Amino acid sequence: MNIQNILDKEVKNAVEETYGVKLEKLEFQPTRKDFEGDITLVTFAMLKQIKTNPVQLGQTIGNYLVANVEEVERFNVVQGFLNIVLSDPFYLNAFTEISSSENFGRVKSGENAEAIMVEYSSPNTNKPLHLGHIRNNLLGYSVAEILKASGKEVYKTQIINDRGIHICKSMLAWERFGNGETPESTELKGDKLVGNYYVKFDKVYKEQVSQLVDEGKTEEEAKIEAPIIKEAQQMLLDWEAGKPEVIELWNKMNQWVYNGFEKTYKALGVDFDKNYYESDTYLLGKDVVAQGLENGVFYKKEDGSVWIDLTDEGLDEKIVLRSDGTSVYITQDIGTAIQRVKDFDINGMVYTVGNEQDYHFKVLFLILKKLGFEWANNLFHLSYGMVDLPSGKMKSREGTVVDADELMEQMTVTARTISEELGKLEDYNQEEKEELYRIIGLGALKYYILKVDPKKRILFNPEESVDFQGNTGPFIQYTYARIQSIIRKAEFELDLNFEEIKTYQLHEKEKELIKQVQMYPETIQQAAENHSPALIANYTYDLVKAFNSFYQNVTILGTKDETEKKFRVTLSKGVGDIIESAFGLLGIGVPERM
RNA sequence: GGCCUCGUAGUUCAAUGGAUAGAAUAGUAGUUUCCUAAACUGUAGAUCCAAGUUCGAUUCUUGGCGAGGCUACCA
Repeated sequence: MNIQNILDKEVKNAVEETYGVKLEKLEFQPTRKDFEGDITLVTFAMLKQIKTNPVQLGQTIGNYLVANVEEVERFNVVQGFLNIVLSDPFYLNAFTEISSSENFGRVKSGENAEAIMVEYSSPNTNKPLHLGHIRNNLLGYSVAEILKASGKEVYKTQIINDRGIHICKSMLAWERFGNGETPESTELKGDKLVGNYYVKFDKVYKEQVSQLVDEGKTEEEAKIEAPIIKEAQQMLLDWEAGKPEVIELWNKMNQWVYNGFEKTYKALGVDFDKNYYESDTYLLGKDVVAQGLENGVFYKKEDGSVWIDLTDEGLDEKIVLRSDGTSVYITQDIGTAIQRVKDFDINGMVYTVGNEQDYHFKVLFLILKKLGFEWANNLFHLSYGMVDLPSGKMKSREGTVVDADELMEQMTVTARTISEELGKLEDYNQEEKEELYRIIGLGALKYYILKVDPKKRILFNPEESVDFQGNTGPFIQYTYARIQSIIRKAEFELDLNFEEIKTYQLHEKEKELIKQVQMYPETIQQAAENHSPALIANYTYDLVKAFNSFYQNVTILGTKDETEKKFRVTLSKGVGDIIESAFGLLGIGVPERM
């Protein structure tokens, strides 16, 4: 039973004994820094049921707690706030338990744990990954890890958009202008090579359009009549018909792209339990629509197209099958969702997709509910804001995208520059140094992106790049490295037990630290509920701030008192462990030195 | 037009109905005979506007203003 539960119970007892009133729910919060106290009871809300003034009420409850709860040392009342001071032994005991527990804060998924699938990344195979994908990947990966840590069973997946007109454009341009180039012959990553031909297609297409306009066509006519677009459309038809040469080319170029993606994913540190391919799933969902048509969930229009009417829910009518009987985007999403539940026996899904598709997912979830799937109530669209540049939106055709690989490389270079200036690692060999620069550079980038609430759009300025000082990844990594340095120097067993420290007098900074440490488990649960890595990032920052203040104000290894030394080193280690664990949830590594 | 997000220090982010709105950065003033100064300690600076609900509103409601997105038989 934790302290808040004890207080909750005792406050209710106090009120019932004194005023004869039964309270339902109490509101506790951490005491603000400017007041003395550890935990605060907000008493305003009780005044509706109890006829007295807030100060009187606070005094009464406070006195009762001091008399009846061992852990409560003293209290003070400010307006409607009862600030409760907890005793040192309470904190010492709590910390002893924490320091001896394995994987503190994380909950193991039990047998009846909820199983969730998290979808993220989901790229097109006609161009390389960019900054927008980085946000998507980091969010998806981190939310998956957080859900795991909160006690759920989690599967990570992506759906690869490997078919469609966009792929044909790259294929056609390569066939036409490629001269047999390959990733090997050009020493380009496969996704970059294919992306180049996508750009090439667009260039030629634009030339053809403007030529047709010169010849007197309207812009719209020209866009439809340009020979190269017609060829691309023909290629798509050939692909759907299974024409061998087209399929072969498609396989070859997609494989190039996958090899390229794999490198990017590896560098970024994300992974997947299973990949779904649109070429396998794009026909799924039609049977479901047929069934739904019988059940009256959908209806057919005169031209044969199938629709669902969502106007009662405040949405529009939405098409689910074309008049020629082929599926649309949402049809395959319906099918894929059902397929996944079959494949993995999951009871929920998280879709990491940009907020431009808010409407799509609203509709998708509603349709699945109407079709009567129980798990449809447990679907979540992890919707995030776009990453914009100072010049506006990133556009691959205009060459304003920030390439994922290049960005990661840049971050590593910046980390190297800073590290070399500081010159603390002369005894590291080249390989160790490079590994460290990568950890720091990526740490800066990942933290920069994840600390922001997913819903908000991010303005990314490549000129100013990402900070390495202040509220940043490297700041937290640096603190971790400091702690490791202390532990290396301590050279004794950190097997703390309560008996040897129970009369220890806590320094104010130590108490602050323990309070912060105690909040970790709850932070994980909150982050999981809200699907928000930002909560983990901000928590970690607060923890680290508290540690640095402690570190600067209190001597750890320099103290003569052995108990004191042991306690402080153990406390430092506890903080270090949480940093490592929390950063693990964000997909960020921590260095032994830096 | 309709619908959905978002408007907080110069800038980048916090605060999910609670106390005097927190940080970082940029500015400014300091701290290395001492455990890693990528740190620490001061200082100055902000809730888009207007009504409403509430003991209490950055947070909830309504109406403006501003930014972005969606509104395809594309995905």
